[in-house]
Amino acid sequence: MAVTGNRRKFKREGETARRDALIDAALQLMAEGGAQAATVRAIADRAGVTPGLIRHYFQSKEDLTRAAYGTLMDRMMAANLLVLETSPVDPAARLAAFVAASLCPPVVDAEALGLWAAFIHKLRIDPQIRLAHEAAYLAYRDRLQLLISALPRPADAATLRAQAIACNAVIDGLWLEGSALPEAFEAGEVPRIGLTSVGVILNLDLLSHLPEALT
Amino acid sequence: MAVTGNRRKFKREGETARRDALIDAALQLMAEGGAQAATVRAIADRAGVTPGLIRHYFQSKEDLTRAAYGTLMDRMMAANLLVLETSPVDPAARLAAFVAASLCPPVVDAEALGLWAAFIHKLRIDPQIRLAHEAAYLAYRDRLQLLISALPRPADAATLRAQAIACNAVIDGLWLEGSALPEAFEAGEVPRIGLTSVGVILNLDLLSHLPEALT
DNA sequence: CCTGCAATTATGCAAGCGTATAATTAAGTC
DNA sequence: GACTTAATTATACGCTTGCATAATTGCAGG
Repeated sequence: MAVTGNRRKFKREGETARRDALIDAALQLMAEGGAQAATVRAIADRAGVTPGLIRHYFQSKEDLTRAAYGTLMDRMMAANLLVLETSPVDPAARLAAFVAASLCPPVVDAEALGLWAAFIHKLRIDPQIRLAHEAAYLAYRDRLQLLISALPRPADAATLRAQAIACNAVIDGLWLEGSALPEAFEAGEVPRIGLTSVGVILNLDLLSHLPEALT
Repeated sequence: MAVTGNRRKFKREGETARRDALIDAALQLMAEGGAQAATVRAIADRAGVTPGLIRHYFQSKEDLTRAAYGTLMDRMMAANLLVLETSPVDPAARLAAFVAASLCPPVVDAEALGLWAAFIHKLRIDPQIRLAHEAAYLAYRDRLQLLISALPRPADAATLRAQAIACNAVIDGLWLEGSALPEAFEAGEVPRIGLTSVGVILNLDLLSHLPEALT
């Protein structure tokens, strides 16, 4: 009867549950304090396990980081799809809902921006992360282009592409600035300007489809 | 006659020269490998001095980081002013030159994006850095608004502000995407779409003022 | 020439990092 | 209930980090 009772009690979880918990913890920490805050010990602590377990489920910390980025992209994609599911059938209204959703919380959010920025410099270095980023970006742009092409008006492929890129840029830029400097804008100003700009680019009135939440 | 000849030779430099060299080194390293790459030892090494000297000129590493961010902002501001100095007098052409310059190298550049991203998460934490960022952002937007208001057409204050925000967003978004994924765009496509979009937002033709460098 | 001072280097330390490996223990199987 | 196996913890190692402090040395003024 050795008095080694100070050894930590634990419960066995499934592999996917533990992996998800670790990825979640890593993303939380990165969002809060940047990449440097997501240390092996901090991640394990937040996930409620001991550091060694990370190496049991991931080959290295870098491996965990990659997995976390993939999960982040998947979530953003899923959020986009969700908005479209619950949106109306009128093409212009659908587009307006999509744009507005991209320019309001929780998408526009300082933590989300911090999380995104924490991965940016890895893009140039890690090919896998770069591929994931490119795929996510193009997926978003393609979705936007699809919504645009559904509008009741003629459009050739070249201008369609250019318009999708332009609309995407406005949305990205507003997302960036709205997330980084929320107090530099009035309430509802960011989505309103976004809808107006996209509308002007597409020669179309989107403000009338503005969700009722914005005065 | 101790054989301590392996002690490093050095030259005394002025305070400003050494501070600049250290800041330069820090910015280079952050651009290349993110904030984590800019360690005290790496910075000193690149600046051609020993680590201890950093603490002689800066109270802490964080102090150096703050100074580096300030320098970065100053440089970007100076680059913007330079473009305007050598640009024509016609308001539309001036605006076009300004927009195009913001959407071509060396402004659009993966390293610049990495450097910028490295500071982003510090915005939420460090009030000084946050103030510097806000000042730089508003300075850029104000400059843009000034260029817009110089156009020969009527404009009230509210729409002027909204248009400046929108144009700024397009530029920021294109800068972001063009820097992160250069190969996702054709040659000259980013500045071309930028000029087109800003033109549409302002109801004005900017493409005709396109610098001759772009076909 | 030399003398003093500050700029610079050299050295060391405590803390935190990622990782490797061994010891434990929860939980399914017969 | 003994046995096995994989999940989990515990411990330790080597390395790097930022920082403090002491030892040097280039350089200017007498």
